Amino acid sequence: MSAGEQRGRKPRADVQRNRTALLETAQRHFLQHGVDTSLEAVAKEAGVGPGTLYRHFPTREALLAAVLHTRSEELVARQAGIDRLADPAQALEQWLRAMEEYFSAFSGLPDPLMAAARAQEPDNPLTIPCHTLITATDQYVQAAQLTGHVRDSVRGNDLFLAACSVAWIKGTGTDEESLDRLRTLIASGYRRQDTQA
Amino acid sequence: MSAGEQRGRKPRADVQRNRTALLETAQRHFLQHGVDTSLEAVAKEAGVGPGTLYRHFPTREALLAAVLHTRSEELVARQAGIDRLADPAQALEQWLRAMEEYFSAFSGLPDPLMAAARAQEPDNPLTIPCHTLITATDQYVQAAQLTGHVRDSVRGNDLFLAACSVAWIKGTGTDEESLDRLRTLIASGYRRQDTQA
DNA sequence: AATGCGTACGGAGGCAGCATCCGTTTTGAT
DNA sequence: ATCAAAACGGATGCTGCCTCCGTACGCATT
Repeated sequence: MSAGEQRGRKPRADVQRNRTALLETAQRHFLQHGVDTSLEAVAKEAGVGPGTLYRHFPTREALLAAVLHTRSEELVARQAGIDRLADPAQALEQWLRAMEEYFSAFSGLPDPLMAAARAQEPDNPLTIPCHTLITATDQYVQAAQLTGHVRDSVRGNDLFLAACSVAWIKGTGTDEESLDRLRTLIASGYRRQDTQA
Repeated sequence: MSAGEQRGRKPRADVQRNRTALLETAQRHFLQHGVDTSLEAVAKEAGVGPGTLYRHFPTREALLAAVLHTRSEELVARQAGIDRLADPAQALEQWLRAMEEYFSAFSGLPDPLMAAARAQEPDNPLTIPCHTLITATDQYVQAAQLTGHVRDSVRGNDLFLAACSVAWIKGTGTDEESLDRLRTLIASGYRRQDTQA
């Protein structure tokens, strides 16, 4: 429509078809078996050969990033709701929760995510989303610091790491109660003198 | 000496020899390549066949637990020094640091460790050490609570998880500065109203 | 020294997953 | 209907896991 971008030839139909089939199947497998699931199995169930899978997504990270793209949109949607909150402290809290759920979408996801977060070269397709999230977190932190609810020493990156940690622990199968206690501990860490214990 | 335990035959010499050779080689490989290192490579470098390795250590966890046994002794040694500290808060802090270093001895170690910690059946050889550590942590926590330095809501298990998290993050290659900021965040979380920010 | 027995060895082999390469098929354009 | 580009997909080679079993070793006995 806006930017007519069809130079030369019209793209083949099977390309898009295979791509979406792969993405759907991959998401199912990631959900059921974690990020280390067999890519061969994904290809087979999607009804394509291994070669096709690797042509579309050269690495496991590329496939993961593509699948995660869908989830990112949900996160952005939640972000809109969070931004409407009046209390910045509450906004930060909900944002951390949203990130945590995003991180623990698939078991084993935090590992490649952290690998991408520390990477310098942008060859890892997960790197950009990570930096976006850190920046976003920092915004919420700064807003909450202005109202005095959060210690000044806290940075967005710190809470990004914390959320990632909790997601990782969640992925190891820890019970929900221990998890919630850990969240509380972290909250006590970034909130300004909250004597709730 | 004390309990003369040599029923029937004297144990063969090569058994002990191979065992120690395997342990030494395994520790080197774990250090260099993390817990997911190739066991075949370990066996080859130790000068034994794969069969011998698996007879001595039926699973990767068993080998890991055996290698970790050496490190456990270092931890116990540090514990003696920590117990001599007058300030329980300081003791707790140092204990957490010691645990964290123990957990991050090999890259990737926190994962099997957490898997063992949540396991019910004691068929996992890492399970017992884990429960020991949680109990020990709880002791330090309670001592520090008596002097009022630590929030009453905190449990040993919470800080065990926290230490494990930090160790995991360390293993992902995060820089030392971010790591230290995270430690501070957690410390602010368990300490009683420490307004250091 | 020589023999015998039980234990431990170790490598061959079957399996699964990764990643690639290339002959073949599909698809859109003419 | 024909063509050429583009995409397909499976055969292939590789690495690592783990097991099984014929063989060799080491300790005890004579």
